[in-house]
Amino acid sequence: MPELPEVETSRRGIEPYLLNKTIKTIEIRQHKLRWPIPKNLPALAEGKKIREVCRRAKYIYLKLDNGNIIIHLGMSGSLRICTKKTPPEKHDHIDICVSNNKILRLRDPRKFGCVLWQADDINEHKLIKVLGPEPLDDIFTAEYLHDKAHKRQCSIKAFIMNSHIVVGVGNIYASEALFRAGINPKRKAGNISLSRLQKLVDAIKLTLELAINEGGTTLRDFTGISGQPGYFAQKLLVYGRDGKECMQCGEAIKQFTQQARSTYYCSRCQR
DNA sequence: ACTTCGACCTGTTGGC
DNA sequence: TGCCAACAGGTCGAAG
Repeated sequence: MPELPEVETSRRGIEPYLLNKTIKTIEIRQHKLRWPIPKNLPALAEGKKIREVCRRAKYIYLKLDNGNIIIHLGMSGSLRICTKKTPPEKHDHIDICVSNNKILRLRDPRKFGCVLWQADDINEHKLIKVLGPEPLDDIFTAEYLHDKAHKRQCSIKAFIMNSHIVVGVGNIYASEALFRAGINPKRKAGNISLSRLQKLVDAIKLTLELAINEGGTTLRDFTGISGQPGYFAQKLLVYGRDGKECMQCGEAIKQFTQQARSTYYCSRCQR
């Protein structure tokens, strides 16, 4: 479900309710997510104060004095802030209850998400330390991408969706950014000039920033923490628009399958 | 070192 | 209306 803008929307939504609050209890109803929720998570985190609510890639983490609670939403995960009055539903797997009687509740029907613990420095976690740069960070540049893409045979779409290269670019925004940059998603990553990669870097940053400002993209079920949809879906240029007119040239948008994911593009505008 | 592909799950959608 | 296949916003880890 969520790409970087949706995760950032969730993070901003929960932050005001959690910052500087103390974790009172953690209720785990379903341990079996992508990785099991650690049995000792309540023992580690109860009584501790939430110092920061952060995001790295598509991970949200709550920074405590003794470590971090790491949350990933997978494909279908979502976070809500609620109270005891709202009974948990079928796929509400964990409640983190804090000192203002609010509850951070994770729902994840497909269970591709996870809730993990990392003591001390978050960057030492094995899932975090292998990640590439944040796309909105200044160190994510055309020169960086050009260097990494050298002699790479994979498609440019697979390349920008690879979290070792750059994080946060999922299936929607990969298609969107490649359209904005005028690059054919099938093109080999190692076969693109520095100046065209500059356009791509600019397009990735712009696309993600615009989507964050719209509260993310709601295609079917993404909502912010109080249930409101994201409005970026109305501004998608190619994703989900196969057969419809390209907004730039009028040609029909095409759809095909790449790495088992749907790609959308304009064969006239993207070379 | 790089690339591809299966696996993990449930819910929704579209065709017959 | 019902059934079933195909598909959905992620990404690790094994295999080639």
